[in-house]
Amino acid sequence: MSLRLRKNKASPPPPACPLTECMAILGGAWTPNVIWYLSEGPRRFGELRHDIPRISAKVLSARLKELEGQGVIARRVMPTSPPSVEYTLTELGRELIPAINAIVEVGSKLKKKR
Amino acid sequence: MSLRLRKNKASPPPPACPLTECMAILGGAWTPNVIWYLSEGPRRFGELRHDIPRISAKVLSARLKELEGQGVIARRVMPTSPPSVEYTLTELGRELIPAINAIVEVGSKLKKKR
DNA sequence: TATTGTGGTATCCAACGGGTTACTGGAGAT
DNA sequence: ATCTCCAGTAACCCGTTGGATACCACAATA
Repeated sequence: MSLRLRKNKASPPPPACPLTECMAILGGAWTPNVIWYLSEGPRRFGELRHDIPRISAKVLSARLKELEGQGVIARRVMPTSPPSVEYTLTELGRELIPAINAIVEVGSKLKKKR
Repeated sequence: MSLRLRKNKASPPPPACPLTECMAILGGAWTPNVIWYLSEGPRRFGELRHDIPRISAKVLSARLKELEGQGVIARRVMPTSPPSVEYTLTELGRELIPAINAIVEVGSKLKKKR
């Protein structure tokens, strides 16, 4: 009697995973937080810094540029003095919200059971 | 006329963000991929390596240990020779699937529009 | 006149994380 | 007798990332 395992031809790998693409967007540090805080409306650079106290200006700046480049957020300079800059989720960016919410929901569940 | 911007007391920051907790689970490299491939049924170490060709044994091993520690997956050694190990999503882990799916869906949308 | 607030940039640095390679042990297959 | 397969582990290397700090111009305010 062979104890060796079947070569498992019956379970082919699932279809290729599109997750890598998406995680390239959400992967950077603080990225989900930024999107989360923008999900309730436009927000300025300084406000975001205040929302996410432990983020550094450098990283926030980097994240915002990346997200802008990906079309997820829009940057608008206001003609004030000193100039202030407002960031908004684009329509594209707003499509991320359900995903973020799903993550949040699971997160709280996991937290409860721990 | 003051050009200075209001101190924006009208827009308090949104409630604290639970995302950090969740991203601690999904954050590691390849983690979403592992969960994704386990979402269709139990899978062995070598099969996962094959599913995710560019993952190294070291990282796969690390991810599986972490996820097991978080109660997201279960590890079962089969009494075969050579011994084979089967990984399964726990009930808790299965709760992650909607979130993963949401991410995948958004990912393909973003991909299309690029 | 000095200070504050704004939205950043430049520079340096330490740490973490992932990649690579080599290795294991024991039973089956050849 | 030797080779293969499985599921890892150990040791080392290296690049990226993020953190900390300092700094900028400019207008308004005190």
